[in-house]
Amino acid sequence: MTRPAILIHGPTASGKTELSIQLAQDLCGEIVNADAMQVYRDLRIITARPSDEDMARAPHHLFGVVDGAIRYSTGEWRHDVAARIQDIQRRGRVPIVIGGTGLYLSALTEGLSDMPDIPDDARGEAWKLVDASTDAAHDKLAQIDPSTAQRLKPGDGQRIARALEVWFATGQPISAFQTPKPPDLRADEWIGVALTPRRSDLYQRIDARFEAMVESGALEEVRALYERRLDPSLPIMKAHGVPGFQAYFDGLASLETAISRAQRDTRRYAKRQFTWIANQFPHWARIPSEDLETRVGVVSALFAEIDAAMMKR
RNA sequence: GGAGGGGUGGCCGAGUGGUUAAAGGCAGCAGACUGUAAAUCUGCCCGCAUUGCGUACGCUGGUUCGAAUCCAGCCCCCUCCA
Repeated sequence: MTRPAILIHGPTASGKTELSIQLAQDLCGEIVNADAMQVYRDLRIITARPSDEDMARAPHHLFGVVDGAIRYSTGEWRHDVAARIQDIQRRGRVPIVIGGTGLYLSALTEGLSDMPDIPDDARGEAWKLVDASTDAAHDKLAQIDPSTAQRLKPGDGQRIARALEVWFATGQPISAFQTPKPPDLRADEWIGVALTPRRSDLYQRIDARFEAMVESGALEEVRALYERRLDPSLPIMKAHGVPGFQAYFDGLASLETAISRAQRDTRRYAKRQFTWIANQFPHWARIPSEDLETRVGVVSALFAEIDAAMMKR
């Protein structure tokens, strides 16, 4: 008997972890991570990954399972998460996919095109062009893939590099690969819920939380990562707090500066998450309340409805 | 009391006669988003309105075709010497 999946999105520091555990306990669920940074082993504190005590309260998947030296990606996550969901459902339990990475959740619900693997030299070649001049790289892209070039802003180095690396790796434009792909989740077998707390409250919580992270060892955690001397272009090196602390370790910034930078980055990130929810997940249920009981109640009710519908089939 | 320095848009901070509603940053708002996504990028950000108008650089006057920028007086702040 397959149970529906619960997908939960919410800005950072909105209380997703606690909610997921409560739901898992109430609904015989298992929690699956949909956060691009919480997959990395190296950073626990600074990514607000569930603690050992949290993880002991319910089964958790895809948290802290990837080494920081790995360039994990949306595609890999999509692949991994599909396998986890299947496995959880096969055991008759409820997958609770929760995290703040909107793109991950979208990949799951809307599908993600199959893309070729990109060898390092193709990536390097693409970035060499972009680093030299994003405008020139954009012009180059316009020649090989006009439709993609038109879609992309000339300043958007990252996406231009992405399109170019596919070209260098395969000799084909990225648009040739970006064909619709059926999602891993059937449209009628999941519910989507978004946490939408008041922004001003959230911002305050973000600032306070980062201070608390520093007090519980964020500095030491990031220093250990810093000492690995990993490639700075690796995703993990972009986690909020890492760039600032590195500057601090290098003597280029004060600790105060590093902290406010991390808080600022996190606030701006939360803002983008709100935008994602508002425009990419227009049909997801919204829960403005910050009360745990209320949240659990709303999700449980939505879940019960679709669970019953699936039961009938 | 004496000698200097300074008062710029929510904040910080450029700007020293016109091309300045005034660089840049911060804060804020809005948006985009198919493998770096806690990333990357775009727009708005004095008010009102359709390329326009109004009001703006401590205050009050003055010089000038024209001033945030020059002059005078006044108010306030900072540093140093008494």
